[in-house]
Amino acid sequence: MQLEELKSKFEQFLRQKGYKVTKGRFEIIDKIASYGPHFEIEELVRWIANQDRSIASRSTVYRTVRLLQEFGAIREVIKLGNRTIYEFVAGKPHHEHLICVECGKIIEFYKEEIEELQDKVCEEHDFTPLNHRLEIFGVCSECKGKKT
Amino acid sequence: MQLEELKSKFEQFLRQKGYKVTKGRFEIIDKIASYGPHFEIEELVRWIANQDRSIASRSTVYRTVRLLQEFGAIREVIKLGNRTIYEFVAGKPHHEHLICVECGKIIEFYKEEIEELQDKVCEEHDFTPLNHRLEIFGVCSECKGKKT
DNA sequence: CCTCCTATTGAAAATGATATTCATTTAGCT
DNA sequence: AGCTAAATGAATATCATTTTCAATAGGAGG
Repeated sequence: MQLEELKSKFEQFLRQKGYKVTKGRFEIIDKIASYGPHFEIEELVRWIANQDRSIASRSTVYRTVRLLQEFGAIREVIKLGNRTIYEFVAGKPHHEHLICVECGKIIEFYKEEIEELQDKVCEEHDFTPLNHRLEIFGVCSECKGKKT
Repeated sequence: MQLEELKSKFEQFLRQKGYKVTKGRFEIIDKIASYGPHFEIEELVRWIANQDRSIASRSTVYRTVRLLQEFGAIREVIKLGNRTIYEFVAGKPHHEHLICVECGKIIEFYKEEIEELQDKVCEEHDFTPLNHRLEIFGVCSECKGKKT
């Protein structure tokens, strides 16, 4: 199972960094994995609390999400207003997002040519890219239908 | 002068929306225009206060920036942590941003082909794009030099 | 020019996400 | 088992942004 592999890689990461391998951290990973690909921390905290009050405090969830970002298993997808939506990457390949402003649905896509053009732009500016984010806001097919 | 034109368009906008044409709003536009293309609101508030204590309160600056966003003269460029960087668009054509993670410099670029590919992706997903944002984080040429 | 109504303003307080503090607990080494 | 540093939980702090509310000022009609 992919999740187990991720967890064992995360364990290696923790040891290598001199961090401790705690039960709580792995419980949070399980919860995130079963929650779904996209989440907000506050939402996640509430969801975890509803399911099992003994898992982790709000602070620990925040701290663990930061740790998982450092590890690379979680990425920030969008910031809208004061909301931050994260995604559980878990080795998923790089991709960009279409975001429906009506229903909030997030559609993932990947376009090799866009990536190449970005590299070209960076070269032209003698800029060394580390990471990037392309977000397209609009209306998804379902919501278009609804708007009679 | 372009700025005067913008202000007169903004005045039209205000009247059309039934908003009031106040001195404060135009003073804020002047300040933003002379501040530079990219700014954070808190930074701007401090800067305005330093220059002329009588211009506008923090609340009014926030409110006016929102109004100018609605009008289209200001756009949100990036959200990093809890910071939001805006840009004074003022009729400037659409473009994307390279952001240096070392010095914070923002470089603007435009690549027609990337825009076209985005439209293509949207079509493929039957998604109607409203707006988009491409941010590339990395190290600019100057900062690369410094890192001996 | 005056009056009235409503939008705007300023200051302070509220909000909401996230970070931090600090005392207590626990992982992991010896 | 015992020690030490890191992790945890709860409460508190922080910081940008929004809201509230009382005072003020546009601007339409007279």
